Amino acid sequence: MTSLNALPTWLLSRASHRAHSILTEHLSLVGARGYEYRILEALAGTAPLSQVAIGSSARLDRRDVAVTLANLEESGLIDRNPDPDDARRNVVEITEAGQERFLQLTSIVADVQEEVLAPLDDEMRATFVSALCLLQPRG
Amino acid sequence: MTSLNALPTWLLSRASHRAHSILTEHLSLVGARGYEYRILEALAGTAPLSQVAIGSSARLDRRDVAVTLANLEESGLIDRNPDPDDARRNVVEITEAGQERFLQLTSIVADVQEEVLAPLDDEMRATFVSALCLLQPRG
DNA sequence: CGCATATCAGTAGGACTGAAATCA
DNA sequence: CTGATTTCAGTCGTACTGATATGC
Repeated sequence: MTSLNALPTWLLSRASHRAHSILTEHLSLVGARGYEYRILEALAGTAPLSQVAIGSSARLDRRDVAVTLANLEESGLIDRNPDPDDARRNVVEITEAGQERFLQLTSIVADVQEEVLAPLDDEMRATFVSALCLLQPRG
Repeated sequence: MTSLNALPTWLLSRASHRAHSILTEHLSLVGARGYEYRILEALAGTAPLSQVAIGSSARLDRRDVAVTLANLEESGLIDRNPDPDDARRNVVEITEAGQERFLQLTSIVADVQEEVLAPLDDEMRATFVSALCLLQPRG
């Protein structure tokens, strides 16, 4: 037992790491990764987006968007075509297979939420999530 | 606004990243890094430790302990000598300069706690920290 | 020209794995 | 031989920086 355990930033880092481990473990069972889920989530149920718009929605760096989209395209989960109105952009669209993949991952992610928060009762979960919202970056 | 913001694991990851950014920013102002603080914290105010013991106390991988200690030794913040009772081990000890460095970093880390938790009032901080304790890995 | 978009290559820090040498 | 300790080299995820080519 060290005084590290008295540091909120340390406890926060550890709790986040535990949650991330649980999440990536479950996602890896179906060969998915976090970036992929976030991009599919950004594309599902909306009009096609440019890569910059995807990055904004999924909070991903545009370079990471480009790399991840290449993988998703190869897997047939998204379609990517030049924007006829602006040749600099790509128009990115989720495919039917991508929609199914997104539903699968959504179910997994929901289960993970439950597993991560299992140690907390309902009241504590509510307060905890409220606190997290107050601790988000950029306001 | 995406539904990512409804996921506790996502909010947790973002909050942790914000805290980590604030911490590393402040530490980097004096040329320090997280691993160094954690190792100095493990060594301050205790008897000399082996590297395995440091890793256990600071929750660091043995290999990362070895690399970080090499840097700390070069900076004169720790002393490292073979254990006369067990030639496999090193006996690691914090130096006078290391103690001063630790006090400096401790002050910085304390300020960071305040900055990170600034959006929460006292009651919410208490509940938040309690929740984090329940969400730590391995029980 | 300035600005936006997409892509390539690389870096940083934290956590981790394999393999090896040393020695109890 | 088994097991513990230290060390080297490298991987993985997330997030980020620099530089470049292209087109508005």
